[in-house]
Amino acid sequence: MKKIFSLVDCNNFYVSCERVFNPKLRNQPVMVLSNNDGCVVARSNEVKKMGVRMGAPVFECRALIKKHRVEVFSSNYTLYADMSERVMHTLSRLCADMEIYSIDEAFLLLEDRGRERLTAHAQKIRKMVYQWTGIPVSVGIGTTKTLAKIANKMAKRDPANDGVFNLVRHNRLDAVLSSLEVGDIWGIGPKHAHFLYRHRIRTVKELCDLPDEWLKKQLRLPGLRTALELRGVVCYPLEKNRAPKKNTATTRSFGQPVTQLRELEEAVASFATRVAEKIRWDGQSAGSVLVFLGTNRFKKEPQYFNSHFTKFKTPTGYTPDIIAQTMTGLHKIFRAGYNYKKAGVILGGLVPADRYQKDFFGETALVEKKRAVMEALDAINTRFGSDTLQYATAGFKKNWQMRQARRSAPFSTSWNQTLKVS
DNA sequence: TCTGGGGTCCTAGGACCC
DNA sequence: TCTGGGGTCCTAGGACCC
Repeated sequence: MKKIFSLVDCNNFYVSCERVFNPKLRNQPVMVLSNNDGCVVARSNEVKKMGVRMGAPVFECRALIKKHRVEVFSSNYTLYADMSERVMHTLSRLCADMEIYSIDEAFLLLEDRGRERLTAHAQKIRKMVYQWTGIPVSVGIGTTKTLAKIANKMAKRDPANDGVFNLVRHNRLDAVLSSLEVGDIWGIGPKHAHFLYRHRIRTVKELCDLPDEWLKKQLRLPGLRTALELRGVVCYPLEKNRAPKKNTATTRSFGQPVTQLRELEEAVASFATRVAEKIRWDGQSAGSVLVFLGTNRFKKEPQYFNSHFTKFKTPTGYTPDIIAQTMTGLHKIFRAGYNYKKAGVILGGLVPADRYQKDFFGETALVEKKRAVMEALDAINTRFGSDTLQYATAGFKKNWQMRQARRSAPFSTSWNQTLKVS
């Protein structure tokens, strides 16, 4: 039996998460901000209607926020990750062939039992997810991932669609593709959209009908694949088991500009600590580390950006080793006299922690010892809260820390903050 | 005053080798 | 005047995604 792609996408995900635990927010305009309370990263439908762009800087929307009494939240990733897990778990119960695509999206492979039954099945999925998690989702159905993505957009576009849109054997597929602009679909970003407009190619239908050679030459392989998928040729199969990550990063903008090396050391050491925790959590060790810093590119002041890359002799997940390398790198790239706004640590060359190459000098015993130390550290920080034990380099004052003025409580993940019902 | 963070893939070009 | 050719590996940069 033919397999059909569906894309389940949570509606305004971060906003919906906030609403689950604060029902007063329903039907109210709500927005969620990026780290550092800098940009708008999630908007309720009410806020979208006001014309607030995704990624808009908050200071540009101050007037609108005040005028419409928009409820504004700092992002609460612990909450969103937990809610995501619940949604994904629900979906996994409803369909075995599933690919978690992002924090708020999953592709499901459905059996083609006819157009009507597919639509009905999607409605069932939608209702179940809402019932079990409180998160509203939309479902798009198509013969490829790209078409399922488009269908999902259509599902959200018109409330009359009731959250589901099915492009399989749709009798006006061409009309749908003609109604969408090239820049609106998966795989065509701003650069390619602009290029296509310059060549008088405006709609998705026009893109779909371009010759393969032209597509390959102008938009390279990814562009050609997008067009093929629009014609129903599967180029992106379902990937049930996602490949392990190749890089993991912890990077931040600072709440206020940082000028002192000492403060940068603290910040970067704490990023290194965090990113090391992440890879250990994923069961990986790092082969290399990159540390970078930079000034505020929006300001008219002296600009500086630099990075430093080093390889480890043996892949490691040992925090002190990782901190030591980032400190060495930081000292090499630091220049006095700049207002630093951003820094980060990126671990690369990730390999499974249990399968590293033994080197010639019999360091295996040492590697094992380091691993045991990290296990104990992680256990304590998991049990008693992160940073119960932390490295002194990471500092305790943290003037550089990001702003998060409007963060909601971690309702679902912390017992002492669980919502009280009386 | 105030502008996020974390990823992937593809390609061109250089280094190096035979 | 003529000044190989092809393979592999690595990296940087650009494009895309949420």
